[in-house]
Amino acid sequence: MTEQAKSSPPTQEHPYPPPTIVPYPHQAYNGAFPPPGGPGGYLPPFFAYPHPPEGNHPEGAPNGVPPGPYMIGLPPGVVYAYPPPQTQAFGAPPTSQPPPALRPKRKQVKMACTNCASACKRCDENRPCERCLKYAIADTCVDGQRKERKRGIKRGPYRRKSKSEGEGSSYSGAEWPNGQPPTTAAAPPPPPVHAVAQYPPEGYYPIYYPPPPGFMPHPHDGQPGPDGSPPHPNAPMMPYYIPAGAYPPFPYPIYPHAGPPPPGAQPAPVPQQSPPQSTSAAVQQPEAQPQTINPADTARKLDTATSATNGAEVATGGKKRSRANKSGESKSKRAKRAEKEKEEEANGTNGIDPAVANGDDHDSSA
DNA sequence: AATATCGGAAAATAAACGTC
DNA sequence: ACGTTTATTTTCCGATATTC
Repeated sequence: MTEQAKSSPPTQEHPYPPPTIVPYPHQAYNGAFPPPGGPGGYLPPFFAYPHPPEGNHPEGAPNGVPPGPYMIGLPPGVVYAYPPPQTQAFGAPPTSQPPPALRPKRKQVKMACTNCASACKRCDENRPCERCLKYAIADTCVDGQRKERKRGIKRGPYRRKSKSEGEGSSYSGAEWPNGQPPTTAAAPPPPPVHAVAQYPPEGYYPIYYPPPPGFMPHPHDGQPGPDGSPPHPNAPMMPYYIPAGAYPPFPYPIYPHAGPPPPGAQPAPVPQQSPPQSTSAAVQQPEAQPQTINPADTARKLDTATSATNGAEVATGGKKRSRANKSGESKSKRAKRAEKEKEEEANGTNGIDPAVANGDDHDSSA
């Protein structure tokens, strides 16, 4: 199966196939933007939410009526809408399709050599590692040093997992601020985001509008529309495309004057001074980097080849990278700085209390 | 087209916590 | 003491920018 993954096209691949796009069967919706409700009319909130009111039954509505779909608005460059995860979509009837086979866990070496680490590339246990050998930088292939873990950090009481609690349903502490579960003890797991896989044309972002009041049920519910139109079990929500840049950083709600859905749209120009998404080149001014010649740089030449042979077992679907925040301190800079700090610390020259220093190395690009 | 860069998810690690 | 939970740290995939 890994084989399969390997043989499939590496780039632009999405773990989920795009759905058939079908417009609302009921109400002759012509794709106009904004949607029914008009300017100043219906402006939905711009976040994921359950379909009210009957949709609040993660386990499915008691009377057998399937709950409504989840919808999610996609902030530019942040999220893709995915079809429901393998188990089942929030109250949806069990699918006949077998769940996608589990991916093999990515295996990592315990310690990457400094060259690989700085290049963010796969390393191996040997020293010199394969990559360094390949790039003829074996002499600099040494283990890095693992940072000592912070101590003395208090934590809240732990949440024991009950046996019945499946893996999927366990929250990670990261999802709970302060490690506290949301309110009730029997708090339900977060509802799966049941959105539609959608591939926006380059430069556009899909926004999914929930149906305006009186526009229910959603075709996704598999029920006839209010006008008697046939149910459409697979109909996705209607996406609206917002040109990149027609968009302030990330306000709510979305702006009604954003462009119409572009038939075969062209990449949108990104005007505007929106700081977060600025294109790198401008931001990335060299700013007199110490021009040290890093052996790892030499090594990078073959990286693509390397990753082609090595990687591929994990397809983290749909990851989009924006170079936007390169403006701040980049990862490599951070790494360099950290290294320098370490050095200084070793020399006792840094004068910064490590306890303080680590307090927020949280990059924050400042 | 080839190569370089690096964001960010996944994995690994280890400290804090809980139980016996 | 030992097992579990979870925060922190590291690895490295793969998307995107840059260079040739």
